[in-house]
Amino acid sequence: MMTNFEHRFCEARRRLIRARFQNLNDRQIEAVLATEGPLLILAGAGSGKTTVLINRIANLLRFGRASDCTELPAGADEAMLHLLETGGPEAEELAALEPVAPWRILAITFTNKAADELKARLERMLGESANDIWACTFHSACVRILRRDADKLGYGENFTIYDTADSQSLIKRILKEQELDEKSFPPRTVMGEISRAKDARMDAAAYRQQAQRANDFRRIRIGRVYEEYTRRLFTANAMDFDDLIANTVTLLEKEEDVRRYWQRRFQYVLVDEYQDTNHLQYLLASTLAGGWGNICVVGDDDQSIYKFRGATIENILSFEQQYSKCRTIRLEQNYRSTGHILDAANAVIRNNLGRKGKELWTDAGAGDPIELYFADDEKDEAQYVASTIIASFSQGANWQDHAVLYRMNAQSSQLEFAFKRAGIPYRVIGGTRFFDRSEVKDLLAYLNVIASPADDLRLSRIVNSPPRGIGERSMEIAQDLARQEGCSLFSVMSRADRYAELKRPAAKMKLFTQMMEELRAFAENNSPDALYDELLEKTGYLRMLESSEDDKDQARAENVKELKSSILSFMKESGDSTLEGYLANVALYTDLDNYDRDADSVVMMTMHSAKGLEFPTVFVVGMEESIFPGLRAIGEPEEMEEERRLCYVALTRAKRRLYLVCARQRMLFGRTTANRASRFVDEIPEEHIRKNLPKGYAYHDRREELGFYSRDRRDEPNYPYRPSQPKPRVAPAPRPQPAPSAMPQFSLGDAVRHKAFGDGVITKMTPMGNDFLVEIQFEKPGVKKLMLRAAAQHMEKR
DNA sequence: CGCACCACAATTTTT
DNA sequence: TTGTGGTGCG
Repeated sequence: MMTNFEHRFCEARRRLIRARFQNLNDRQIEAVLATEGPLLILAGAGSGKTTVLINRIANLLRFGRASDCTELPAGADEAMLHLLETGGPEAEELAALEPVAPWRILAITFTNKAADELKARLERMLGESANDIWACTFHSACVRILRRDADKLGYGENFTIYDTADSQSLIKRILKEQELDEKSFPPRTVMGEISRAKDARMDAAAYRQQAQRANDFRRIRIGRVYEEYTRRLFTANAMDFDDLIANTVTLLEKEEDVRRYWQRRFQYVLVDEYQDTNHLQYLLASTLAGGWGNICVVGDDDQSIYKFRGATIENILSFEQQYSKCRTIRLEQNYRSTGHILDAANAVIRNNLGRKGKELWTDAGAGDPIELYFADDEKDEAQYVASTIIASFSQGANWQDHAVLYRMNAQSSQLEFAFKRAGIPYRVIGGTRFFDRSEVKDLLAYLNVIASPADDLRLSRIVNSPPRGIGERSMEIAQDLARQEGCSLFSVMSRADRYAELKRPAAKMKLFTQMMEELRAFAENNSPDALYDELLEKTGYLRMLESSEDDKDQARAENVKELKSSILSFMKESGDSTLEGYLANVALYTDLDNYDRDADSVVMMTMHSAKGLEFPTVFVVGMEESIFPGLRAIGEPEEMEEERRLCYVALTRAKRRLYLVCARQRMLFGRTTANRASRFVDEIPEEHIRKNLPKGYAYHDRREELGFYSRDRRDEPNYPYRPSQPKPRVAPAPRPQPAPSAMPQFSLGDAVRHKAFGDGVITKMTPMGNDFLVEIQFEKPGVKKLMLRAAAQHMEKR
């Protein structure tokens, strides 16, 4: 039982601490002050969650656990209480209860960018001491942990990290060796399967056993690939991205003293974007927090858009069950967008079933309604976006206030043309990334092999680029020999003349290994940037590109030079001038980290990449069925929910103006298709939308006449997609009316009998000129595409 | 072994 | 439309 004195003391202390966070709202303060035990913060888009994280850390560093416990400091007396209550300058000292050392805090994010931003904001708020806080990504935290103790798992100290492309080429090679067809075993799928197995803590042997028990032919094959993959990685002293986390978890499980060490160290663990974690990451976070039990996760189930890469929304949905004493705080006040935008986003996401439930609100006023534009095609769409941006710019906005979001990278090209024509400065984020370009990968592979010659995979990548006359066949033989002897490919090649099988390529191989040895020796005494110059010189790589006629090769040469500045800037920023240091860093680095918001240009990116960002004006283009939501999601309720969350993310990026654009027909992958407007547009109540029509475009006549809407299948009894509120706000979409007078009476879904093809059903109607392209699913010959006007002559309704 | 040409397919992405 | 991978020829 608390004494009166204790009670007053705690109250005064809490009041004082609260006052330090005046600029936050009540919910946010609550989250900042709740330092002890498990805490789930459900932070809606734009609700200031990073601010909460920063302030929470500030609270810990300043006041320790004082705001969330009833312990009194030693020697607490009336005099102290008086000081606290009057709030003198010493009061702050008295309010603190064992301030937390910065290095006892672990804040985990997903991207380097988020981690850097966190670090920067912490430093701004807390000064120098912020540098000792572990604010890093899951992967970099694991690397730091593994660098100390990876030897306990049998890895060498300087293990290398394979990125996705490395893993993929290894998988491909193994598939080929095991004579598995890439058509029936697509590398991506196999990788995904292996990744999921790792996520489920299943090693290759366990996976294969399970497959064998189930007598699953396919999984047995994949299990064999998994086994070989694991073996190869291990002998190359390499880990892939999943291994970084899986091995850390294994290390913590197996080695009690290692676990104790880290558990004791990390008094407070915070995880950002918790909705994007997978099972492994959950295990890691909960293990690390297992000592003190102070785990705080922040996330938004409505913004979970990475299921396809293994994130389980379950983690956030079941956090409260995992931690029974958990407290949950919802942050629903939005500081980013105006009312119409938020209401639209709320209305869309309400149609999802699997969610915790949250409604964003703002006191910023309704703002402008959302603009909806129906474009003729993707050119018109791009033109509309460009001219709207020009108009906005001429009214004083900056280019960088505008972002264009799309579902697929392939959608950016028309926009780029339009922007170039209009003279709008722009940047495209994403697409093929710098570090994924083949020339960059080649040179990094050289550096990796110099650092660790046992890296067979990267060795075979570079052995013949530039061409050295060492072909695939020779490398296969060498690889076999290496496997027989249990040594590295490099060592076989360096002794090639001793093998009868390698007689022909032996000289070339030796020449190559000698060159690599020389580079290795050079690396001993020189910095990475000097080594890089030497590398370009000795291999002739740059010369090969520069002497090429092809423009693309010239661009590649630029990238090769660009890589050097990456090396230099790493050395400058980290103060580390070892090759190993650079390689470890670069493996976990992407260009997104380069995105600087200061450059004044319009930004284009996918909706996925936009997560976490905000812009005064946002355009979401391609709002059409089978583009967004994508074709693959239609008819798949779970996928559809993910698409809807993506839509929610896209809409909530906008601060003041939001434009949705759909095109009546569009060319994609060299094919023209017409799709009805996205269902997500329908899900936005009409009062939030202003419709914009192209010149001379009679909205309701032509939209129906052209079959812009197909039948709304949501009313069908067996349709899997069920909105939680059955309320199509837009009038139920009409069936396409067989247009002008002469057009025969057929519409979508009709059962027909064709003289030549027999019975069928019309599955798609695409307006084309004053005719329709129809797709008919026939019973016998399958799907046929016909022009309706002509086909109608031979066809009748059944 | 290296290069040129043709067929084919094609979300989303971080580490 | 673009990029990639396989095949065939010199």
